[in-house]
Amino acid sequence: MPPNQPFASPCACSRLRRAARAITQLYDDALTPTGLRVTQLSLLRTLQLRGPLRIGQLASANLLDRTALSRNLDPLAARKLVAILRGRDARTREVTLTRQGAAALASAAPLWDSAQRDVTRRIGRERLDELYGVLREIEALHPTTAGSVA
Amino acid sequence: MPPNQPFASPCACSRLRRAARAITQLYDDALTPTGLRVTQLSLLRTLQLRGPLRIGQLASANLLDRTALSRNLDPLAARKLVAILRGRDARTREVTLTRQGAAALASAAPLWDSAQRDVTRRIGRERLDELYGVLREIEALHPTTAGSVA
DNA sequence: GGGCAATAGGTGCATATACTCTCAATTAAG
DNA sequence: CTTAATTGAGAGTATATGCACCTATTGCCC
Repeated sequence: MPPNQPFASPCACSRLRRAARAITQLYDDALTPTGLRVTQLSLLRTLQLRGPLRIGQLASANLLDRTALSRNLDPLAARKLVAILRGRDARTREVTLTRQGAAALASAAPLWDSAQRDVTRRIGRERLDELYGVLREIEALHPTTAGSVA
Repeated sequence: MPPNQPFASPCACSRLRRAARAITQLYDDALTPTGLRVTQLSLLRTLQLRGPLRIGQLASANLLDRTALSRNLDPLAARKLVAILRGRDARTREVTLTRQGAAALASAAPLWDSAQRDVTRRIGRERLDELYGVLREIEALHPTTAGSVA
């Protein structure tokens, strides 16, 4: 059976989701040896660059639902790549990158880089930059983000 | 607390996923009255345009993993918006849009259209068309698709 | 200080997504 | 025709994602 041509959906959302699925596999494949998924890598990286963050902050930094993020941390916490501690304000939890988390990041970095370079090479840096621009505008459509992203 | 600026990740994958999350909410919000999600709408639409398809065909038409698609059909089958029947080849299952499925599509159409027009207006048709072009190339990065999309 | 609104998170539930393993049916080899 | 390889799909498991609802703190106001 000849593989179906992907459906040329006119729906901006379906198109984005589809592309996201496709590229996710490329990155996840590359990251396989580390046992990290690109989603997880992204969270670790946010923590590395921004330092300890509260659940809500880490969520909003990634435009992720708070509760979704919370659960995304589970496998990372189980592997002790992050630690989740109570903040001074007892309502809050501080998420910190552990030493092991930093190590995992370090070993994943070249693999991520390889995937990223692959994509850059195949799509072209300029088109990719244009893409980022449009994606930023699309992120601004997010109900929660609507006011906070100029 | 001032909401965090979304993390300016250099990762093409994270960026795409993030934008996909954002735009999904816009569409899902619009579709709320129908009880359909944009993911589901997309599948119904594929069936409407292409007629009955086997599981694998419907999956590849949407660049979706076969088993993932299979489960995505569950809520649609439960609501009897699609019917899943054995094909002549007893290994296969044919997924068909039911009358109720077509009706659901019809009532969702104006809501989808509203969301789509909103996005088109805010992003601009040209930029959106460019976006689609890049997304097509990104889909071509998909391991499974690699060979089948020129 | 007591009461209440606002805030930070968690839980239950439902869907979305993909991998591995397994089974059944068909087809190709001989 | 029998057997082996191929193909289509389901099941188990794990992660990803978001909503509605609930709990615990904190601040604020009187």
